[in-house]
Amino acid sequence: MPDTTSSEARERVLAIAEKLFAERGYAAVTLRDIAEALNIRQASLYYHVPGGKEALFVEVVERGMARHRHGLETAIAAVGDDLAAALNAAADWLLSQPPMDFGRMQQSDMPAISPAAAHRLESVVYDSLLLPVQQLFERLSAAGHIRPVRAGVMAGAFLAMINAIHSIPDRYGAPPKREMTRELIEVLCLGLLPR
Amino acid sequence: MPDTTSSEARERVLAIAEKLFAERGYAAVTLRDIAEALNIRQASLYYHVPGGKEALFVEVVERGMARHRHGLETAIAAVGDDLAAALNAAADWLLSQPPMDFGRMQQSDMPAISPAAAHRLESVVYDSLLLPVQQLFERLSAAGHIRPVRAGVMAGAFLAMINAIHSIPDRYGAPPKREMTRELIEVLCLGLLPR
DNA sequence: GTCTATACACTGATAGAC
DNA sequence: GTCTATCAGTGTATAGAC
Repeated sequence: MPDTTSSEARERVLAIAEKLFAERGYAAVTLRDIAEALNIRQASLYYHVPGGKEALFVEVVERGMARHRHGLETAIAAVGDDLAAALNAAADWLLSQPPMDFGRMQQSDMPAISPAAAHRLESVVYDSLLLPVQQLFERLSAAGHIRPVRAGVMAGAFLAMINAIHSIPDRYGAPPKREMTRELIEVLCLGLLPR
Repeated sequence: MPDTTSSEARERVLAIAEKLFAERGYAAVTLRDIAEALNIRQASLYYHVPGGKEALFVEVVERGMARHRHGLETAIAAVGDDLAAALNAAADWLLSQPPMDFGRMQQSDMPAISPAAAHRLESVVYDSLLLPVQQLFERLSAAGHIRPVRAGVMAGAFLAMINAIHSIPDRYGAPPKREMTRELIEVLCLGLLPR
């Protein structure tokens, strides 16, 4: 089998790398961190990912974004023209995945990788995360179900809010994150009612 | 004068360091980056900041947070019990400052510094950024001007939204950020009206 | 597939000249 | 106040044994 074959061990590498990169960002995660989490040596990573750290980062972000795009689109499409239901479905999907902080990615991670890779990832992130939510707002706005608003701004704000909640460290006694998102989405939907 | 005297040159160091740390985060900024922006050599930084990189980071975050606390509290106190006015004043203040991404700080920067420093900064960030906004929601909620909501959640969501807008790269033709915040705040306030 | 060993660049930090 | 010089530690990456 060629290098890029998806073996069992390779999947573990990608999964751990995605988790660590998502949590701490590109610069703050070293290949030794990833290897340590896998209980192997740093050099061994190059068997699975010959391209090195940057290629690994690009691959896991692209994988994660493809997953998010599919997850968000199906979650939103599963419900009808009900904004609250769609946003809650989207939030539930996002909470089920490793937190992808696209704000930090644009501010911190992209400048740390090669411009070519950054440019590719930027559009992938936009298409996968922002677009599905933005199109939801556009659709409901055009149908008159919500007031006319800048759909891109609303989508970005929604994703930032959900990500903020997702990033809260789980503390004993803290309210469940799904309850927090429900409450926020309720406020948003009431604020977007026509008239 | 002792080492900690605030000389002219020292202020420049702190200002540049705050800007770079705020933009890219602790791990992604090197002392050589800061020195280069000041047109001096990396070793020269140690004259102004004998404590090194971590001490520099702690100091600029504490300075920035003290500024934010004062700025947010006065901005909010300047207007009365009008939620929209208070949030717009808070947003205008935040937009006038270098973006302080407290989500990234907690996720990425804090794990990269010593636990002792991280612990100190955590409470400073909470007291300076979240608390002033949270207390605004609590006050208006208790007065019956808005529906009862989790004030901490609303405050975190508000700050995350504003930060997301603040972090958008300035592109030609893009709508002004203040207009975006106005629109978002309007949605929030309508969604929080009693009944 | 994973290891050891190692090359090489970068980073934070110190010492001392000017 | 800033410089040069230098060091130890760390990070990515490669070569080759097993």
